[in-house]
Amino acid sequence: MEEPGTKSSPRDRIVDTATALFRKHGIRGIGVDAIVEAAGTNKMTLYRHFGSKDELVAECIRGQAAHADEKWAKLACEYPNDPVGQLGGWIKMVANYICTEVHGCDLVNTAIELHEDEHPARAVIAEFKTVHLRKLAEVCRAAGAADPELLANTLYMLMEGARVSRQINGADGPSARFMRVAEAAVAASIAAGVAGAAEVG
Amino acid sequence: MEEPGTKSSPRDRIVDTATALFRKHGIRGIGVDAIVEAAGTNKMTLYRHFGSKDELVAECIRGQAAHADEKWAKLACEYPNDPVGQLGGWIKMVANYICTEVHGCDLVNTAIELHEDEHPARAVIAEFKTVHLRKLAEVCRAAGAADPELLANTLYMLMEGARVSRQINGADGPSARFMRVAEAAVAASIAAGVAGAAEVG
DNA sequence: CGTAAGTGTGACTGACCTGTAACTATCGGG
DNA sequence: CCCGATAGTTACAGGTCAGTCACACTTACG
Repeated sequence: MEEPGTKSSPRDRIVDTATALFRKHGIRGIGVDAIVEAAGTNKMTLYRHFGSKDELVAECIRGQAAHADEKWAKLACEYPNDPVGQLGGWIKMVANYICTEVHGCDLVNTAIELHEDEHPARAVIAEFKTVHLRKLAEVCRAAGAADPELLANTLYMLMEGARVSRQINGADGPSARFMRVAEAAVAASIAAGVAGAAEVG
Repeated sequence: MEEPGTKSSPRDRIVDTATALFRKHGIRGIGVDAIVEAAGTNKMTLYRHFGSKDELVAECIRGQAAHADEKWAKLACEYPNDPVGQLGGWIKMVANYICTEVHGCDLVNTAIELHEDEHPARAVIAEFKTVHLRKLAEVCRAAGAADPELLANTLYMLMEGARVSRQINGADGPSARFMRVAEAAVAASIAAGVAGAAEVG
């Protein structure tokens, strides 16, 4: 409807600004007044586009999830028909997140901060994380892991643990070993899978 | 100064009540008015004992950390001179936490919710988690792990990841496999340690 | 009895919060 | 040139927040 690049719409500015401010101060740590002021707009525009602050939060989360989906799709393109390479790429991507996004996963942080069960953002978060885990398991299966679901669960726990630990124990904490541990888990599972297949075959 | 059991002091009631309410609603989700009302006391008593809400938060965290230290000490008593047994006990303890404390680790949740770097609770949390990790590494070393620090970091990431995942992916998510994965990691590391020692010896 | 420490009470401040209302300004398409 | 949609302005409602104050009460101890 509008050329992007010339001048972003108030709606987009609100979402982008809110995402950044929520990340920095937490959901409850920033008010809508501060958001609209930083976005260079006003409160009425915010409430016309999003019915409530909670809906704005959900929209921000949706944007983050979409961005993560893109990253995942790019990974599949980079390693076509190479699930083992995809697993390695995923590990590298997560390791990169740990180094650059020091504050952890926004979806996890939001889920932990929001204690209301009926919050619209919760469903978005749960859906995304479930799909992420399923995709990971599929890649593990394609890579020939002995127990693909077990490997996916292991990698998932390591990822979440590393990103949480990065915030508390710092860069030199356990998260520094994430890549090494994850790669070892993948190698062991694939080796066992090959051995198992050989036994059968 | 006062017999415990007859009637708890207002101070203790405030800490216990605040801990429970913070857990249920989050730090920013509950006000001091609600805390003192639930504790059967008043705001002035709270502010006479703790200079601010932030200090009360830090005191609650200190209490939780002390409780966790007790659990750890009990573990050492249950498996005297048996570091391998202690590792198994630790895994079982964490697995039990995952099942019973569905909302995750209060220290982690608080650290994620509090975005102010200078918050008095942050130092308490970082200190406790660092000590926990060091203790874990010492037990791994005593148990004869090939790379004790690596094993400790692995177990730590699995623990944090499992407890976070429990909140988002539910009981049937990756956290259901925590015990199995953790025990396998311990077994593999100890086996490699024994093999390495045999090579040397 | 006297005193002192700890505790309870309710009113209060000033700031901040989400959300609404009424009105005005801009701008593109018919 | 007007219409309708989008956006901006100002003001405010109705709450909640942390934190303070003066004052009264209970309890224990000498």
